[in-house]
Amino acid sequence: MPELPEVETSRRGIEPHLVGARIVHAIVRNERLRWPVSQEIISLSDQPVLSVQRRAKYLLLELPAGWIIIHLGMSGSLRVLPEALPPAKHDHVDLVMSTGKILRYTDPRRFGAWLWSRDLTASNVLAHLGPEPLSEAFSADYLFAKSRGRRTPVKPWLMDNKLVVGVGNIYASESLFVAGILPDRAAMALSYEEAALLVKTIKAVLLRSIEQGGTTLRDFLQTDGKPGYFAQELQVYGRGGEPCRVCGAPIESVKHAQRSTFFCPVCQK
DNA sequence: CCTAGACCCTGTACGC
DNA sequence: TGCGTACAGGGTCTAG
Repeated sequence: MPELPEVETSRRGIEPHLVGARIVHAIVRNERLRWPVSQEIISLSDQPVLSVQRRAKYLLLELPAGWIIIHLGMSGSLRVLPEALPPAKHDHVDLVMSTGKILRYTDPRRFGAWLWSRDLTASNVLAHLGPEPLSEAFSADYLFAKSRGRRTPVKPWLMDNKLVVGVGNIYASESLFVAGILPDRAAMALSYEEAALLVKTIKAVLLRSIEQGGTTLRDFLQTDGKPGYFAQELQVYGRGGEPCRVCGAPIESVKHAQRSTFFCPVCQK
Protein backbone atom coordinates (compact mmCIF):
# COMPACT_ATOMS: atom_id res chain seq x y z
CA MET A 1 0.00 0.00 0.00
CA PRO A 2 2.05 2.85 1.24
CA GLU A 3 4.59 4.48 -0.96
CA LEU A 4 6.42 7.64 -0.01
CA PRO A 5 3.40 9.98 -0.15
CA GLU A 6 1.32 7.71 2.06
CA VAL A 7 4.13 7.31 4.60
CA GLU A 8 4.78 11.06 4.62
CA THR A 9 1.04 11.67 5.06
CA SER A 10 1.12 9.31 8.04
CA ARG A 11 4.17 11.07 9.46
CA ARG A 12 2.50 14.47 9.27
CA GLY A 13 -0.65 13.02 10.79
CA ILE A 14 0.96 11.47 13.85
CA GLU A 15 3.70 14.03 14.55
CA PRO A 16 1.57 16.64 16.39
CA HIS A 17 0.06 13.95 18.62
CA LEU A 18 3.40 12.39 19.57
CA VAL A 19 6.06 15.07 19.84
CA GLY A 20 5.92 16.67 23.26
CA ALA A 21 3.98 13.75 24.70
CA ARG A 22 5.25 10.59 26.37
CA ILE A 23 4.67 6.97 25.45
CA VAL A 24 3.24 5.44 28.63
CA HIS A 25 3.64 1.94 27.23
CA ALA A 26 3.08 -0.16 24.13
CA ILE A 27 0.46 -2.86 23.67
CA VAL A 28 1.63 -5.51 21.24
CA ARG A 29 -1.20 -7.91 20.46
CA ASN A 30 0.60 -9.76 17.69
CA GLU A 31 4.36 -9.58 17.50
CA ARG A 32 4.58 -11.68 14.37
CA LEU A 33 5.05 -9.06 11.67
CA ARG A 34 7.65 -9.07 8.86
CA TRP A 35 10.11 -9.66 11.67
CA PRO A 36 9.21 -10.13 15.34
CA VAL A 37 8.41 -6.83 17.07
CA SER A 38 11.56 -5.78 18.94
CA GLN A 39 11.63 -6.59 22.64
CA GLU A 40 12.64 -2.99 23.43
CA ILE A 41 9.27 -1.83 22.06
CA ILE A 42 7.28 -4.45 23.95
CA SER A 43 8.90 -3.38 27.21
CA LEU A 44 8.79 0.41 26.61
CA SER A 45 7.77 2.50 29.58
CA ASP A 46 7.29 6.24 30.00
CA GLN A 47 9.46 7.66 27.23
CA PRO A 48 9.08 11.08 25.61
CA VAL A 49 8.91 11.29 21.81
CA LEU A 50 11.53 13.77 20.64
CA SER A 51 10.76 13.75 16.92
CA VAL A 52 8.90 11.89 14.17
CA GLN A 53 10.96 11.52 11.00
CA ARG A 54 10.83 9.58 7.76
CA ARG A 55 13.53 7.82 5.75
CA ALA A 56 12.33 6.11 2.56
CA LYS A 57 9.14 4.31 3.54
CA TYR A 58 10.21 3.98 7.17
CA LEU A 59 8.79 6.12 9.97
CA LEU A 60 11.28 6.94 12.72
CA LEU A 61 10.16 7.84 16.23
CA GLU A 62 13.05 9.38 18.17
CA LEU A 63 13.16 8.51 21.89
CA PRO A 64 15.96 9.38 24.33
CA ALA A 65 17.40 5.86 24.24
CA GLY A 66 16.95 5.07 20.56
CA TRP A 67 14.52 4.87 17.66
CA ILE A 68 11.30 3.05 16.89
CA ILE A 69 11.41 2.13 13.19
CA ILE A 70 7.97 1.49 11.68
CA HIS A 71 7.29 0.14 8.20
CA LEU A 72 3.72 -0.14 6.91
CA GLY A 73 4.39 -2.98 4.47
CA MET A 74 1.65 -3.49 1.90
CA SER A 75 -1.44 -3.11 4.05
CA GLY A 76 -0.38 -1.24 7.18
CA SER A 77 -1.81 2.04 8.43
CA LEU A 78 -1.63 4.21 11.53
CA ARG A 79 -4.51 5.95 13.26
CA VAL A 80 -4.52 8.40 16.13
CA LEU A 81 -7.44 7.56 18.42
CA PRO A 82 -8.68 10.14 20.95
CA GLU A 83 -9.01 7.41 23.57
CA ALA A 84 -8.63 3.67 23.99
CA LEU A 85 -11.20 1.85 21.87
CA PRO A 86 -11.69 -1.92 21.53
CA PRO A 87 -9.18 -3.31 19.01
CA ALA A 88 -10.29 -4.91 15.77
CA LYS A 89 -8.88 -8.10 14.31
CA HIS A 90 -5.75 -6.69 12.71
CA ASP A 91 -4.92 -3.95 15.21
CA HIS A 92 -1.52 -5.35 16.20
CA VAL A 93 0.20 -2.51 18.06
CA ASP A 94 -0.92 0.47 20.18
CA LEU A 95 1.24 3.19 21.65
CA VAL A 96 -0.58 4.54 24.69
CA MET A 97 0.29 8.23 25.08
CA SER A 98 0.40 10.34 28.22
CA THR A 99 -2.33 12.50 26.68
CA GLY A 100 -4.71 9.53 26.65
CA LYS A 101 -4.51 9.28 22.86
CA ILE A 102 -3.61 6.00 21.20
CA LEU A 103 -1.42 5.50 18.15
CA ARG A 104 -2.90 2.33 16.64
CA TYR A 105 -1.19 0.21 13.96
CA THR A 106 -3.39 -1.97 11.75
CA ASP A 107 -1.92 -4.39 9.22
CA PRO A 108 -3.94 -7.32 7.82
CA ARG A 109 -1.12 -8.85 5.80
CA ARG A 110 1.57 -8.30 8.47
CA PHE A 111 4.27 -7.36 5.95
CA GLY A 112 5.05 -4.31 8.07
CA ALA A 113 7.59 -3.98 10.87
CA TRP A 114 8.16 -2.43 14.30
CA LEU A 115 11.85 -2.45 15.06
CA TRP A 116 14.09 -0.83 17.65
CA SER A 117 17.45 0.72 16.88
CA ARG A 118 19.72 2.29 19.42
CA ASP A 119 21.75 3.88 16.64
CA LEU A 120 20.19 4.51 13.24
CA THR A 121 23.50 4.45 11.42
CA ALA A 122 23.85 0.82 12.49
CA SER A 123 20.34 -0.14 11.41
CA ASN A 124 20.23 -3.01 8.96
CA VAL A 125 17.02 -1.93 7.30
CA LEU A 126 18.24 1.61 6.65
CA ALA A 127 21.67 0.65 5.38
CA HIS A 128 22.27 0.75 1.62
CA LEU A 129 19.21 2.85 0.81
CA GLY A 130 19.47 5.20 -2.15
CA PRO A 131 18.76 8.94 -2.03
CA GLU A 132 15.44 10.48 -1.08
CA PRO A 133 13.54 11.35 -4.29
CA LEU A 134 12.70 14.84 -3.02
CA SER A 135 16.30 15.65 -2.14
CA GLU A 136 18.86 17.42 -4.30
CA ALA A 137 20.89 14.23 -4.38
CA PHE A 138 18.26 12.78 -6.69
CA SER A 139 19.26 14.79 -9.72
CA ALA A 140 19.40 14.45 -13.48
CA ASP A 141 23.14 13.85 -13.33
CA TYR A 142 22.68 11.15 -10.71
CA LEU A 143 19.91 9.26 -12.49
CA PHE A 144 21.59 9.46 -15.87
CA ALA A 145 24.93 8.23 -14.48
CA LYS A 146 23.21 5.34 -12.70
CA SER A 147 21.38 4.33 -15.87
CA ARG A 148 24.51 3.71 -17.92
CA GLY A 149 24.99 0.03 -18.64
CA ARG A 150 21.68 -0.99 -17.04
CA ARG A 151 19.61 -3.22 -19.29
CA THR A 152 16.69 -3.47 -16.85
CA PRO A 153 13.38 -2.00 -18.00
CA VAL A 154 13.10 1.46 -16.54
CA LYS A 155 9.95 0.72 -14.52
CA PRO A 156 11.27 -1.97 -12.15
CA TRP A 157 14.58 -0.08 -12.10
CA LEU A 158 12.86 2.96 -10.55
CA MET A 159 11.45 0.72 -7.81
CA ASP A 160 14.91 -0.43 -6.70
CA ASN A 161 15.58 1.14 -3.29
CA LYS A 162 19.29 1.24 -3.96
CA LEU A 163 18.64 3.62 -6.87
CA VAL A 164 16.07 5.87 -5.23
CA VAL A 165 13.70 5.23 -2.32
CA GLY A 166 9.99 5.72 -1.96
CA VAL A 167 8.91 5.09 -5.56
CA GLY A 168 6.62 2.06 -5.53
CA ASN A 169 4.31 0.40 -7.99
CA ILE A 170 1.79 3.23 -8.32
CA TYR A 171 4.17 6.15 -8.66
CA ALA A 172 6.58 4.33 -10.99
CA SER A 173 3.77 3.87 -13.54
CA GLU A 174 2.36 7.34 -12.96
CA SER A 175 5.70 9.13 -13.28
CA LEU A 176 6.62 7.31 -16.49
CA PHE A 177 3.27 8.26 -17.98
CA VAL A 178 3.71 11.93 -17.14
CA ALA A 179 7.29 11.84 -18.47
CA GLY A 180 6.10 10.13 -21.68
CA ILE A 181 8.51 7.21 -21.32
CA LEU A 182 7.52 3.59 -22.00
CA PRO A 183 8.05 1.35 -18.94
CA ASP A 184 9.83 -1.33 -21.00
CA ARG A 185 12.58 0.99 -22.22
CA ALA A 186 15.97 -0.17 -20.99
CA ALA A 187 17.41 2.22 -18.41
CA MET A 188 20.56 2.55 -20.51
CA ALA A 189 18.46 3.72 -23.45
CA LEU A 190 17.39 6.92 -21.69
CA SER A 191 18.85 10.12 -23.03
CA TYR A 192 20.17 12.72 -20.60
CA GLU A 193 17.13 14.86 -21.35
CA GLU A 194 14.79 11.99 -20.56
CA ALA A 195 16.56 11.24 -17.29
CA ALA A 196 16.27 14.91 -16.37
CA LEU A 197 12.57 14.95 -17.21
CA LEU A 198 11.98 11.77 -15.25
CA VAL A 199 13.64 13.19 -12.13
CA LYS A 200 11.58 16.35 -12.38
CA THR A 201 8.39 14.36 -12.96
CA ILE A 202 8.91 11.94 -10.07
CA LYS A 203 9.39 14.85 -7.68
CA ALA A 204 6.29 16.63 -8.99
CA VAL A 205 4.06 13.53 -8.84
CA LEU A 206 5.17 12.64 -5.31
CA LEU A 207 4.69 16.23 -4.08
CA ARG A 208 1.25 16.45 -5.61
CA SER A 209 0.21 13.18 -4.02
CA ILE A 210 1.48 14.30 -0.60
CA GLU A 211 -0.66 17.44 -1.01
CA GLN A 212 -3.65 15.19 -1.62
CA GLY A 213 -2.97 12.96 1.39
CA GLY A 214 -1.66 10.07 -0.68
CA THR A 215 -3.51 7.41 -2.66
CA THR A 216 -6.23 5.24 -1.15
CA LEU A 217 -6.88 2.09 -3.19
CA ARG A 218 -8.37 -0.09 -0.47
CA ASP A 219 -7.02 -0.03 3.05
CA PHE A 220 -4.82 3.05 3.29
CA LEU A 221 -6.26 5.80 5.47
CA GLN A 222 -4.82 9.03 6.73
CA THR A 223 -4.28 9.07 10.47
CA ASP A 224 -7.59 10.86 11.02
CA GLY A 225 -9.40 8.07 9.18
CA LYS A 226 -9.93 9.94 5.91
CA PRO A 227 -8.81 8.41 2.60
CA GLY A 228 -6.04 9.93 0.46
CA TYR A 229 -7.39 11.80 -2.51
CA PHE A 230 -4.65 11.26 -5.10
CA ALA A 231 -6.49 8.15 -6.36
CA GLN A 232 -8.80 10.51 -8.23
CA GLU A 233 -5.82 11.89 -10.14
CA LEU A 234 -4.25 8.61 -11.20
CA GLN A 235 -3.59 8.68 -14.94
CA VAL A 236 -2.77 5.04 -15.65
CA TYR A 237 -2.42 2.96 -12.47
CA GLY A 238 -5.25 0.44 -12.21
CA ARG A 239 -6.85 1.72 -15.42
CA GLY A 240 -6.06 -1.15 -17.81
CA GLY A 241 -8.47 -1.12 -20.78
CA GLU A 242 -9.85 2.30 -19.90
CA PRO A 243 -9.23 5.28 -22.20
CA CYS A 244 -6.12 7.37 -21.71
CA ARG A 245 -7.11 10.67 -20.11
CA VAL A 246 -4.94 12.50 -22.64
CA CYS A 247 -5.38 10.73 -26.00
CA GLY A 248 -8.22 8.26 -25.46
CA ALA A 249 -6.24 5.15 -26.45
CA PRO A 250 -6.84 2.12 -24.19
CA ILE A 251 -4.40 1.92 -21.28
CA GLU A 252 -2.33 -1.26 -21.45
CA SER A 253 -0.73 -3.33 -18.73
CA VAL A 254 2.30 -5.59 -18.54
CA LYS A 255 4.07 -7.41 -15.72
CA HIS A 256 7.55 -6.74 -14.43
CA ALA A 257 8.70 -9.12 -11.67
CA GLN A 258 5.09 -10.06 -10.83
CA ARG A 259 4.07 -6.42 -10.44
CA SER A 260 1.52 -4.80 -12.75
CA THR A 261 2.64 -1.88 -14.83
CA PHE A 262 0.22 0.44 -16.63
CA PHE A 263 0.99 2.73 -19.57
CA CYS A 264 -0.42 4.50 -22.60
CA PRO A 265 1.02 3.01 -25.80
CA VAL A 266 0.46 6.29 -27.65
CA CYS A 267 1.54 8.97 -25.16
CA GLN A 268 4.63 7.08 -23.98
CA LYS A 269 7.63 6.42 -26.25
C1' DC B 1 27.88 -7.16 -10.05
C1' DC B 2 23.09 -7.96 -12.35
C1' DT B 3 18.45 -10.13 -12.93
C1' DA B 4 14.51 -13.01 -12.17
C1' DG B 5 11.80 -15.62 -9.20
C1' DA B 6 9.83 -17.35 -4.81
C1' DC B 7 8.13 -16.06 -0.61
C1' DC B 8 6.11 -13.79 3.72
C1' DC B 9 0.27 -13.13 4.91
C1' DT B 10 -4.70 -12.00 4.60
C1' DG B 11 -8.54 -10.21 2.14
C1' DT B 12 -11.20 -9.39 -1.90
C1' DA B 13 -12.91 -9.82 -6.59
C1' DC B 14 -14.25 -12.70 -10.13
C1' DG B 15 -15.42 -16.87 -12.98
C1' DC B 16 -17.86 -21.05 -12.71
C1' DT C 1 -24.14 -19.61 -1.81
C1' DG C 2 -19.67 -21.91 -2.39
C1' DC C 3 -15.16 -22.88 -4.31
C1' DG C 4 -10.91 -22.14 -6.71
C1' DT C 5 -7.88 -18.70 -8.68
C1' DA C 6 -5.60 -14.40 -9.27
C1' DC C 7 -4.19 -10.38 -7.46
C1' DA C 8 -3.02 -6.50 -4.06
C1' DG C 9 0.46 -0.29 -2.35
C1' DG C 10 6.80 -3.92 -0.19
C1' DG C 11 10.99 -5.94 0.68
C1' DT C 12 14.27 -9.87 1.33
C1' DC C 13 16.46 -13.86 0.01
C1' DT C 14 18.18 -17.34 -3.21
C1' DA C 15 19.72 -19.09 -7.54
C1' DG C 16 21.58 -18.54 -11.92
